[in-house]
Amino acid sequence: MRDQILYVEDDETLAFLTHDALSEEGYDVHHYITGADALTAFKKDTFDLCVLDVMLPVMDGFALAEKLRALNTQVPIIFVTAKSMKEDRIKGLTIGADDYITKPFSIEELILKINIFLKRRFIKSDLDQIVNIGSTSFDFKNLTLDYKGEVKKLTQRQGELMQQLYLNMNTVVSRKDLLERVWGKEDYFLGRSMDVFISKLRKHLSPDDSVHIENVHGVGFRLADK
Amino acid sequence: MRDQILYVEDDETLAFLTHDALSEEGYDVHHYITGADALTAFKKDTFDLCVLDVMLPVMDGFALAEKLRALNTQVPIIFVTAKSMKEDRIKGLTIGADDYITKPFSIEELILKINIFLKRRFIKSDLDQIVNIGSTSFDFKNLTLDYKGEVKKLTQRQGELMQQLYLNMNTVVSRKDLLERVWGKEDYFLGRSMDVFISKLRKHLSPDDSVHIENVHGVGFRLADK
DNA sequence: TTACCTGTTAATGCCCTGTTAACCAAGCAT
DNA sequence: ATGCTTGGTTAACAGGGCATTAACAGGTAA
Repeated sequence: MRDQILYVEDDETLAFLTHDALSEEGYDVHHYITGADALTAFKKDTFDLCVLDVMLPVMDGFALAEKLRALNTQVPIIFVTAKSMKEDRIKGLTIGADDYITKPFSIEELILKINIFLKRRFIKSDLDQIVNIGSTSFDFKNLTLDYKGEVKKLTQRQGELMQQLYLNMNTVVSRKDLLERVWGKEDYFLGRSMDVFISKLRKHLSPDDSVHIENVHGVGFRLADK
Repeated sequence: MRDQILYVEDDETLAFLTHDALSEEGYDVHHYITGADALTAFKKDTFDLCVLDVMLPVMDGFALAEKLRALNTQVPIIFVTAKSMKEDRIKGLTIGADDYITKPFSIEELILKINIFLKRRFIKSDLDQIVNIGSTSFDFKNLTLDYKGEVKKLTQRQGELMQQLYLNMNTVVSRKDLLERVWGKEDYFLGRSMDVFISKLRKHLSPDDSVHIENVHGVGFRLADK
């Protein structure tokens, strides 16, 4: 399986050259002109690394990166920027980007940077991601919920569903979005299946009355704390 | 234990400022003026990350990095360079440096870069040591397990698998990762083979009920103690 | 009321896992 | 060579976990 790279660049000439060179190098490059298109693709598929131009019309690279980070805190992001002012660089890094490269850049250099991150990718899996939901802590990597020392094990699916709800804490997520993100597609039976999972998660969370999963009739669910 | 940073810089004013800021940030900074001194220190102690100025008298940063890499292939190296020519940057990266920062840089930016690498580092220090897993001690140089004086000999593969589990103590490691790290590749039969090895390790660990290997269905295994 | 939508429990069956044992290849001694 | 030992792989089977599906009860909005 070749590494999947999300590449966002509005300069078509540059994009063509880069796309070509990276494909040559053995990557599957998915190029998008706008941040919106890239975001849609990112929600649908999974990528190993993102290369984002900062100067984009409508949604710039920074704004896009923030949205990508909200969906996935792990994927490495490399910014391409024409500006060399340090403010920009710092802004990029604090959002959670992992590196940047300034235009004009050599393809060779970009490839080196990409390789660095893909090579170290496995290391990242060591970061245990533990977050708080109400008074319960949720360890996504280990698939556990811990409420006052009482640890419950989640299954893979339960964990994924929980993560999607967590990523949209206190906001409604539509059934459609949940199904697409967790199951990859949508149909009647999967919808019923999801209801079963929601039921199981509620049961797991029930000891902690500072958090609950609400239903919004005809729309979807919301994980809410107080 | 604070992170140990090897910092090589011949400009004493800059070095003072940087040293100060990094100490403030919570790192133990070991500053050396020359590459030779730094190399001597590197051979003696262990560091979590290196920050090397490229322009040094006698042995420059690149030459130093090559020597450091020869001693340790893991430690992240960040170059500080006044040159902005791409040749330099590329040269640094190919030697095995992980990033670079160009002078003049903001301390803030350097700290961000350092944090990125330290956060994702793989703690594989003390590889030739005896470690404790529950009440059992595991010597992964001699491939032995010792529970209350009762010594068991492990085979090479058993030892490697155990080591991978140990390095991820109390966290789930996916079947895929285990296979790639221990067997180098992944297929159905190797997967079954691994199950056989897990079974053997469990048997070896069975006298010690303070430690056990858990399965996480459809995901992988976790070596857990209590 | 009617027509959905949701919550929950229980049954089904697939596929993942645990374990034992047979198999095979390599090294070594006889 | 022959047989023995050691250690990894493959086969086979038993058991269990878990997603799905079904079924039904209850809820919600026209």
